[in-house]
Amino acid sequence: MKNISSKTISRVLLCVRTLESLMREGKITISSGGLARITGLTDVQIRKDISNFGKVGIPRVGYNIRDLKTVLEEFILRKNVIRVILFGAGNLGKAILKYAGFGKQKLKIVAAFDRDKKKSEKVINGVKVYPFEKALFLIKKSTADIGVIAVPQEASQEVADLIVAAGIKSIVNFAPVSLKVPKEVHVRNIDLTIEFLSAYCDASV
Amino acid sequence: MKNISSKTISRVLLCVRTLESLMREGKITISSGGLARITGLTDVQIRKDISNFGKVGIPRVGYNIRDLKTVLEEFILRKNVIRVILFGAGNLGKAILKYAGFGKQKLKIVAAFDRDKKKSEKVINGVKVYPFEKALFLIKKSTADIGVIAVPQEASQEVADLIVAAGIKSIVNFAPVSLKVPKEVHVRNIDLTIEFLSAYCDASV
DNA sequence: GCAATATCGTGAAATTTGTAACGATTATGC
DNA sequence: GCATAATCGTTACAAATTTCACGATATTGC
Repeated sequence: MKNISSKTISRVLLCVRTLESLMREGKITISSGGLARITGLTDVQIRKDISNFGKVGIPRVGYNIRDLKTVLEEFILRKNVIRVILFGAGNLGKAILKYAGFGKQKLKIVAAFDRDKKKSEKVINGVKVYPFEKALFLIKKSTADIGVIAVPQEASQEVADLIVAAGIKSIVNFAPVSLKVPKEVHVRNIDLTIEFLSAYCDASV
Repeated sequence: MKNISSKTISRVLLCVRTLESLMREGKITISSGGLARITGLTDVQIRKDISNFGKVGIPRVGYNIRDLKTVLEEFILRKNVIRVILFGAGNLGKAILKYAGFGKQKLKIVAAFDRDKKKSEKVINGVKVYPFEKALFLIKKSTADIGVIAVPQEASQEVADLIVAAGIKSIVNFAPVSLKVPKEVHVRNIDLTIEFLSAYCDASV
């Protein structure tokens, strides 16, 4: 199989989300142009992205929504369930725990950790929050796919080291810090300040 | 001035964040290579990004941290304070309101709105939460730069319409929905599900 | 003061990403 | 059944982005 670029992956995931929504509306088929209008992508881009995964479309008709969703998900997400470990049960951590999309879908938060004893030992939205000290032991057993860092920045590198030590290869980092990790570990940074400022700058160009 | 690309803007903002951190450490100068090692970017990329804004560096020395930060901020963020309006004071909204980076820095949340009467009329982290009905009136007066959507997806389009009606040109949208807005309005989408899945997919390629 | 060296700034080459054009294919209407 | 129209998949092209290579310049050590 070809190398799928990170940009293609984001676009395809956006299409999958849109396909799910169309299914809920009871639609059966959709054209690349229709998907383009909803998502804001272009029709050519959508067809090209999809062509990475085979020939699923029917000329003059478009794509069968259910089939397309299946094909895209099978190629991109090779697991049925992606297991997430969360560090930090403060405001952001809670927001992630309660986020509507999770649970129902592909992502499953298998455990959360917090240094604050008052926050740990609770259960939030069906997920148990453990004290920080138990983290390494528990996550080694749990074989998680993604580690999420939602702790204050002072603690972020320490948590990253712990995630790396547990053998997890994928990190989502909300702390405004450039983490040091081995190069085989992939970090996706979401710094809200940068996101907000980017949004403002992009608009004013 | 040249057109600064969205990618350049993100990288420059990352550099600004790093420069602030270096200033706190008491450092005076930094080379492009040094910044590269911290941020994960390449040295050439950093020099090229900076070259958009003039010649600030000193050969054999590097950049004066304070000067570089000033230059980058002046060119990218032309306002001293960027005013943010927040919709939704649920978990995510609260996380944004209490996020450490805000307030101290360039971003100022000037008002928040929530449909739930129990949440509105409170003050969170110095920001008053108003009932939803007052939104259009208040935000037209307030001349905000960015509108943030942190409401459930059912309400997201309605909120987007309201932000557009208030004349705000820049939206950050956390709802997993493709918003319909006029083309002069810029939307930055942060769908946590897509971000998490992307992180997983990127790592497994 | 001069050679050696680190670092910047930048034009050119290489790579990646996106766009346009168009033949191939399938449903529709007559 | 055949012309028409809509849509896919793909190849060739264009634009954007990144990387490379190297001249210019400032500091350091002798």
